[in-house]
Amino acid sequence: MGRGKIEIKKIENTTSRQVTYSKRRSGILKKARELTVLCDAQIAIIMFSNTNKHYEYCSPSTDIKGMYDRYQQVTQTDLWSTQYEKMQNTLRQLKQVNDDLRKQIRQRTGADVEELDMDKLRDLEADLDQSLTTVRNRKFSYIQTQTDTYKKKEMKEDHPIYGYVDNNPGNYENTLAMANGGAHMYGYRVLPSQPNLHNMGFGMHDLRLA
Amino acid sequence: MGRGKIEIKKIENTTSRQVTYSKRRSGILKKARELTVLCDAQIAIIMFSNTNKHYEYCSPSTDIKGMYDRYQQVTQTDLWSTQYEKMQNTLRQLKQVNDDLRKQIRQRTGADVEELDMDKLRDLEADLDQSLTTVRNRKFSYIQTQTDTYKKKEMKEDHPIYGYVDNNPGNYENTLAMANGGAHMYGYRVLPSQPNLHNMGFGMHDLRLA
DNA sequence: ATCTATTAATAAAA
DNA sequence: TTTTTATTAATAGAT
Repeated sequence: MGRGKIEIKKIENTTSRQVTYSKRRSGILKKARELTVLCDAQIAIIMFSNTNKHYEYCSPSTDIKGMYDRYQQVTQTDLWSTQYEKMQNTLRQLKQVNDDLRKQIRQRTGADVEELDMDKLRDLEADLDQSLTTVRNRKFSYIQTQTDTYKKKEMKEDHPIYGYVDNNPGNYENTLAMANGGAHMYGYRVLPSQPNLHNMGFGMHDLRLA
Repeated sequence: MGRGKIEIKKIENTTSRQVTYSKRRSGILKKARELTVLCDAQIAIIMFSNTNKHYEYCSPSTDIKGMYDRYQQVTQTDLWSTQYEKMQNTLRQLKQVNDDLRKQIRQRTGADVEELDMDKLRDLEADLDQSLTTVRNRKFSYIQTQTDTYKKKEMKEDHPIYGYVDNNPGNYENTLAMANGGAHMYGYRVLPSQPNLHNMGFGMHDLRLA
């Protein structure tokens, strides 16, 4: 709206930048005044020019501080309510994950297997079979090692791979990752040659012989 | 700028008020964004509709709180500096008044009279003459009264007209009034029949005879 | 600051 | 709320 259209980007010429600032500033303040009256609204505007001068507008019957206080108030309640919703969602998710995990455990012990269809049953069977094999192999290799010769002291400690536990109670990312993965857990295969953390769910049996 | 011109007064129809609010609100926010970019300014806007919903705009690289803090800072500085300037002006004024008064006293005692031109000297002479007359009259009437007959107790107290002193130490208005009047003090005449406060400057002599 | 050709905002209606 | 469109308002560039 002028003798020509202008791009909305910083006006490099200092003089015309200041002229434009002055014109448009009063334009905005006028619009604010009009909106205040037309729609019975309250508006506070704070402006700093790039030369650090400041201008302000505030509807009658209040002031900048009043508006800011009010803003803070509603903002805080907004923040709190979204925070609250987030917490509720997280809680709901975690409960769901928990339930899924419990059911998985029950099924691995042979309970609730009536709910599974043939594919699931087959998968479960293969899983359990594989697990059994892994355990047996471990038992066997342990016996071998023990029988071979006298052991060094350090071999009496848990093997790191089997002893690892995530002791960080605040590991939120992991928990959410589990939550997201919960529905697809049957898709995981436990590879015998790479025992991993998925085994944690099955009781942490002491694999060592007496 | 619409199908017709409108008066800037509250839109009574709720629906069209809300439509207008919505349109003009986005209009203002757009203008603010444009001004931010075009002139490298920083703008914060807080709006509350009459239905208590709030909207805000803030230039990038800051936030409402930042803008408010900055606003507070410059505002306080402004307040403080105007306050400081006011105090300095008052001080300057009071010092000037003080100097004027001291000079007046000196001149009334005959010192510094070299600085006065003929008009001033004539005025001063008339003043002093009148004062002398007043004092003599008072002395005379006092003797008369004393001689006439025995006095009542209360006649031994200072006469109110000559004894009045403004004991209000916080009388700022008066001080400033004196400041404003300082330059014109030679314009005052002390009327013999109405001795007044201007006489205060000449030493508060005890007018009573021994 | 003032003037206008031009663009932008928007009132009313849908 | 959003779109459309006739009109008014804002303003870019010049003075």
